[in-house]
Amino acid sequence: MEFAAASASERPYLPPAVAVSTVAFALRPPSGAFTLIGESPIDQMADAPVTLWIPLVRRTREPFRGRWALPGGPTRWNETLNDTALRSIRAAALRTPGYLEQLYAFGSIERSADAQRLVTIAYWAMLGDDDLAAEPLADVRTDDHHGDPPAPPLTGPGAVRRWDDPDVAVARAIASDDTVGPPVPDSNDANVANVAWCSADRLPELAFDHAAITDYALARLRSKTEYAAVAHRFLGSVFTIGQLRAVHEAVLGYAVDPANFRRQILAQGTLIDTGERETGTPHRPARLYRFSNEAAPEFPDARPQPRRSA
Amino acid sequence: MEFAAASASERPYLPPAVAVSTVAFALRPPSGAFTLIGESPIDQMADAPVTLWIPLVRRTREPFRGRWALPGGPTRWNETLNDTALRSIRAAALRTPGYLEQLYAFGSIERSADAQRLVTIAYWAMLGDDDLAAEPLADVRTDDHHGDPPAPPLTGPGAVRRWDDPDVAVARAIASDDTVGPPVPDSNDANVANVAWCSADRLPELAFDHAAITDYALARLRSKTEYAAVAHRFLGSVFTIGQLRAVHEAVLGYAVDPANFRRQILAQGTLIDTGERETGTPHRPARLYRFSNEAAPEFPDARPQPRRSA
DNA sequence: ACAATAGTGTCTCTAAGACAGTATACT
DNA sequence: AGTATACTGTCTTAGAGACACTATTGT
Repeated sequence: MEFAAASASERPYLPPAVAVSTVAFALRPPSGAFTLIGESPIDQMADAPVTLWIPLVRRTREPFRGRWALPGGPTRWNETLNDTALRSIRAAALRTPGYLEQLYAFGSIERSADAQRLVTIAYWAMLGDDDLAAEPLADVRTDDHHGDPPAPPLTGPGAVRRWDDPDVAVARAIASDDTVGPPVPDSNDANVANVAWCSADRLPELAFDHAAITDYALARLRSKTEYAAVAHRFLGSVFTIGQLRAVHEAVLGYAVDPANFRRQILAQGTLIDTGERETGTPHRPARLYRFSNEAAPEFPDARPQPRRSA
Repeated sequence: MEFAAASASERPYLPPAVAVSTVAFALRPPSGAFTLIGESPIDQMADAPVTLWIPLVRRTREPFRGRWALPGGPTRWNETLNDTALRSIRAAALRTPGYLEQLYAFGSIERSADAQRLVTIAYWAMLGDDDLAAEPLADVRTDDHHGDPPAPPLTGPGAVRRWDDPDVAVARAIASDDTVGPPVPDSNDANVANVAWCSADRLPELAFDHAAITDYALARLRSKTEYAAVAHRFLGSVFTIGQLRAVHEAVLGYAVDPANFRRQILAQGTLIDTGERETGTPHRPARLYRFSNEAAPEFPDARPQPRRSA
């Protein structure tokens, strides 16, 4: 909007702003986080069922001011899109996700009410249990002092070098689709929490088309073909098959047979038996497994071999 | 680059330019089109095997000048991303694709050699046999005179209203990742064909990272889970099961059993028997089918019902 | 002993693939 | 008659799901 005025004749189209919106799933809100049930914010943490939670950010600027929105914001000039998504999630959740994947690029003209055109790249991410248990990133301004951050899986993520704005503090997390431009100082309600965790089933009314983005992210997460390889990222580095099954059930929304699940998950050969067992359970202790980084032996799209029975 | 100079202090990041690249698949080049085999352009049309073809555009500007590239270009201010993809394909292929789907958004910083940051949204499309047989769109400057264009399937495509530049002529088709800015007049080699159709197996060296984009598009097309529902778009409105099988074989790259293919494709219930038959074949004439727009009765991601044996 | 989950064995049914066999057009 | 493809039937096998059963912990 506030580019040095370029008349329509010499510049028939303004370049659209590029922003990122993120849907960061976790199996539970981080301890101490502000949670939101339905429309009314409640700070209850107990009896959380096994469902998916996502962090939301309250908008502090005019289009949809006060509404909840997905974390996000405009891309910086020296950031990849992945970097922007990572930074947005860190600012909102104060944690680094263990998995990040691009969803879709939304570029309809109707999305921007104003003259400023907006193209939004949506991402979805997974925050694992050990991600959530890690030290909150509060008051972090640079990336360096976080000794050995788990390398995000996609393209070069270490490129987040230096943050010039204190936008990682909770009260300043950016809601996506924020207008591009110099950051204006937030209003004086800075002590009101503007990040809340919400169950993915019972979201409040979101700003922009963020409800559609969330639905799309959920559908993608549930599309069984892919998530079997990443579901373990909701858990720590070692886990039992029962825990892994609970993840699948939470994502799918229904119960699966323990015996068949065990067979199938072991048949893909991606789990490694650590030899150790659970302790302190009120029942038979389960084996602990680790996920293998090895590529699956069978290439999924390989041509089926003729069977040529003997 | 040529924005009215904004110092880094008052504008810490320039908004990246948004462009679109398209991979438009067809089973054969349109009749009379310029074709390219390997590195050397040959105008041969005969004995084209059943493979996938895509249109390429020769770059006329400096980064990678003279190289072949995917059709595309920057988004206009009043265009959706789909519109841009559609317009780019029309300009290169002079036909309207029957299917269009977004692939991925590429936004690495390394992609732009220059100071101008570039975010590219990749699309893939399918040009059906009747699309190719339609009148070429040559010399079209507006959209109106094309009486009843087949409504593209995704979000509102009729929004392509008026084209201000004569960029739909063959010699002026825009290669993607072209620098944003006022269009400079093309050099005087305007009579050299700068659109060529190429077999997807034997592409020349492409500009930018377009080879990776093409690979990704091919992988997506082949990912069996999805393409069964759209493969028929390579054909006309009525077709035989043998033709449909040939499409599947071309996409998959290997032969499938005719008997089993017939059973499986009929079992999904999406084909409607027109009651008519092929004529003039040197063998038994096949039934003609039409594709049903109905949603498949079984929702693919539906929860498996417990079998509850009687 | 009881509760609760881990883990094994096995049956059934479906769907994919291999392939033989029949049908119907044109030359 | 010969050939080429359309179409039908049937056998085999791998995998998914249902479910009974054993194993091992804590209370």
